[in-house]
Parts: sequence; structure tokens; C-alpha cells
Amino acid sequence: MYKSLLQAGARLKPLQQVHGQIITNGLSYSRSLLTKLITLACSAGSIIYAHQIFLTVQNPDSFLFNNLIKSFSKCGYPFDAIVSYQKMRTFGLVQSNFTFTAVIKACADLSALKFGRVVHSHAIVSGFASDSYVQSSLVSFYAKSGDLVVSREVFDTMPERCIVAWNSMISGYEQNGFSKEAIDVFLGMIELGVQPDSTTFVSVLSACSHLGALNLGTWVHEYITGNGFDVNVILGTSLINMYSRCGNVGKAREIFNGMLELNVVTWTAMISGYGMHGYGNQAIQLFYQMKAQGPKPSDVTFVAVLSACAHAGLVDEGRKGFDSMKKSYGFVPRMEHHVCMVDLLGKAGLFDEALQHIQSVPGKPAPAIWTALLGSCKMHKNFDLGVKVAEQLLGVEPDNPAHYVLLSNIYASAGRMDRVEMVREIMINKGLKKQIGYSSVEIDHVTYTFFMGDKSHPETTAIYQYLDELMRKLKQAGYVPEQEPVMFALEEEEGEFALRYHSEKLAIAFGLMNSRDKTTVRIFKNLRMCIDCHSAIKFISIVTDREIIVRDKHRFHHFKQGVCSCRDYW
DNA sequence: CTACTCGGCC
Repeated sequence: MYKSLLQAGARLKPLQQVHGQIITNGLSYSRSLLTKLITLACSAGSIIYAHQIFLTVQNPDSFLFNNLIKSFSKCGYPFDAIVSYQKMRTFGLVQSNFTFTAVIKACADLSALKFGRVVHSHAIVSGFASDSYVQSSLVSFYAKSGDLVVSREVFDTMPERCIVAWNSMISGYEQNGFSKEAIDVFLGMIELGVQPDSTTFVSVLSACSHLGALNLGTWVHEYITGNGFDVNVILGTSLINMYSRCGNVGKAREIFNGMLELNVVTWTAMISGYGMHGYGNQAIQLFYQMKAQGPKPSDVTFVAVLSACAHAGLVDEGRKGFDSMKKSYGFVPRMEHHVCMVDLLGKAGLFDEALQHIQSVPGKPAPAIWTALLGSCKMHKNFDLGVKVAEQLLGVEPDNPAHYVLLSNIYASAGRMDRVEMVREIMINKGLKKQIGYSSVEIDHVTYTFFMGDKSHPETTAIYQYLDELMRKLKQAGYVPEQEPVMFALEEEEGEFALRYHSEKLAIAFGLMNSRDKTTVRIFKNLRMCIDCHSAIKFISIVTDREIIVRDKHRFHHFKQGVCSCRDYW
């Protein structure tokens, strides 16, 4: 009978047949047979069947419980894993490192910080908290639950760290938005001579994308190829993302062209890369190529396509794409698709059609949809609609500072300074703060960040001198600061002298000072660029004869010889 | 019987 089980292997149907034989032969009491059956059922991926068999076993032992908990947590049933763990404890069974790794992973998947802490204490009591597997899972658990301090503590106390522990720490930082810390851990591991693997690279490249750290990302790419690592489809897609999000979409396409295997995510990443750079035609062209010879587009592919159309003002293509996603591909449009459509129509000034689109959305439109329309109102200075939309938005999300800031902008554009003041007071009363704007620039693998009017940098005097001199040249070239009233309450930074010392201007000055002539300067800004900076940078690209690439909250702007790739359509 | 499974979107 045991042989029959082995022959059946990890296949559900044959296992069920052997199970039937076990029952008819009256062998259901045999724990060894049922244990084997359960482990095989787990490997076959049928956790439900495995659980059914488990329930028929009298006095299940630790081994069986460990298997069940592991299978539950592996197959996406973390809650059942925890319930089984509790049951195991009430049975008074001995727990092991196997038990803890499995149940801690379940806690990680649920971000169940409280219960995970309890499990951690159980592990300490039973002496398994010093097991390297358990420690690695704890690093991952605390990181996924958002407690990076304890995650790091566990990591630091590990006597020896295997690659999984390093990866857990790096991806933990990265997924919580601590890209810089993720990179520091990575650099630390390289310094110690620890060999990274492809999981490490994916996390590190993602961190580079977020920071806009092109030099470091390129170094990682060279490390990958230089050390003979296989660039699989996931790693290749990470590289495409890194290059396009760091401003080098041409290099992203080179990677794309060189890849042996392309899946739907890869295609989507490349289309999205073109989109965020404003290269709508390339995005559309690639999309057609995908339809002809690539995998079936997913609904995310359509987000990328529609967003590319919106950025480039390709209204007809966008409408066509939206229709075909419904009719030819059978996707039900999600909030993201509606956001793209409203953005597309609104930016093109087609407000009636945008409103019609919103009305066609089943149920209550998500705030993001109204935000998209509001952005267009601001772009086209459509005050009446803008005020209506903003007020609507405040009804839905009364505590989101970004809405108040946008509303205040609209009032300011309309010259209603009394209302601007009113909005300001509401914000103060509610204790709402605007997001602080900052810009960063990478020089020799180090990222420097500047805030508006920042004077914290050691070279501050030189930077401000350089900037003043630069502004003088700009004015000679015909630059006129755009001192519209809207500037004074803009979403990013306060007006007044700030206009001259907006974070992006400081970052650009620092970038120009610290790079060779004719080279491209790349800047990252966390919020949207303002109109004045956009205009100033066009002039900077002329008087310094440099190409300047700025990534703002939504897209890339390539400034060259006084022209921006967005064609002022943003 | 173990831990990390990572990439696409405003």
C-alpha cells in the first residue's frame, strides 16, 4: 500500500484512488500511511483534501501538524495555519523550528504583528529563536508587519546570515519605502563578500527605481552580467523598470530587445516606460506589436496604454483602447482605467465627455477619478467646474490635505483670495499639513536631496551663488518668472522667495555644478513640478547647453534646447 | 518537511 502511494506521487486523482483502497482494506488507522498520503496531497497542492484526511487521524503528531501548518501557510491560507498552530499547542505537542518558520510566515502574510510577537516569545521559550531559519522568517515577518526596528534587531543579532536573511532585510526595507536603507544593506553585504542572488537584485533594482539612482542601478546591472548571472524574465523586467524609471527609456528598450523570454508583465513594463516619458506613439506601436506577436494583454497592460495616451494627448487611440479592452478582451474597467480615461479627456479639454464618462462608472466614483478631473481643471483653468469637483471631493475625503491644496489653487487662479484664505484656515483647524516637496540628484552613486530654500548642504553658499548667476543668464535669455496668483498656494511649496529656490532648481544647480559639460542632468521630484520651474528649466537647457531630465510625481520631462518633451501638455 | 519568491498601473 505504501508503494502504491509512492507510485501515485503528488497527483491528486491517483492519490484519491489509493486513499479509497486504504479505506476498503481497513487500514485507515495506519498513521504512517495517512501521513504519507497527507504530505503527498500537500505537494499536489490540494490543501483542502490534505486537511480532510488530517481530520480523520487520531492523535496527530508534531510532524503531521508541521506539515499541515506549512501547507496552509504556503497555499495562501495563513489563518488556517494559525488555527492549526493553536490546536497543536492545546494538544501539548512539541514545536520545532519547522513549526515556527511555517507559522511565522503565516503571521507575516497577515501582517499579524500581535500574534507574531506571541509566536516569537514561544520560540524564545522553546529555544528555537536562535535557529537561523526561524530568525530569517522573523526578519521577514517583522518587516512585512511594518516593524522595521525589530526586524533589523533580529537581523543584527543573527550569528550567521544566509542569503535568505539578507534578502528578507533588503526587501523588507524596500517594500516599506526605505529604499536608501535597502541599498545600504545591499552595499554592506557586497562589502562582506556575500554573494547576492536574483531575488536580491530585484529588490535592489526596485530601490534604485524609487530613488532614481541610475548610476547605482547601472552598477547593479554590470554586476549581474559581469558575474555571469542569468537574466531571467523577472530580473529583465526589473532592469527595464529601473532604466525607464531612472530616465533612460532607450536603455530599457535595449534590455527588452535582448531578452529571450518576454511575458505580459515585461511588455506592460516597456509600454508603461514609454508612456511615462510621454512617448505615446512608441507605446501604441509596441502595444500593436504585442497584440500581433506577444502574449495576451492583461488589464494592467490597458492601464499602461491608456495612461500613455493620456500623457501624449492621443485621444482617439485612448478611446479605441478603452472600447477594445471591454469588447475584444472582456475586461471590466477598474478604477485605474477610469482615472486614465478622465485624465485623457480632461487634459484634452473635453470636459463634457469626461463628465459623461464619470457618470457611466457604475456605483460611486472613487476619489481618484475626481482628482484626475480636478487636475485637468487646473491645467485648463476651468474654475467653475474645478470648484464643484473639489467640493465634491472634500465631501468624500474630508481629511486629505491634497484636495484642499488643489481647491485653494483653483480659487487662487480665479482670483478668489478670500476663499484661498478660508481653505487655509480649515486646513490649520483640522491640523492638515501639505506634503513637503523635495528634489534629488545623484552624483557618483550618492543621492543628494534638497528641500525648498534648503540651506543644510555644506556647499550651500556656492549653490546659491551659482543659482543666482544662472537666473541672471536666464533673464537675459528672455525668461520671465511666472508670478501668477496660483503660485502662492501651490500644492508643493510656498511662494514668495521660494519660487527662486524651489527644490528642483537647487537640485539642478547642484547637478550642473558637479557634472561634466554636455552630460545629462537627472532630477527627481516627489510632487508635480510647477509652471515656473518648467519654464525656467527650458531656459536652463538653452543657456547651459545641457539636457535635463526631470521625473515628477506623474511623468518625465526631457528638456533640450528650450523644448520639453511633454510639449507643455501636463 | 523548513526561511527569501521578487517584476507591470495615477
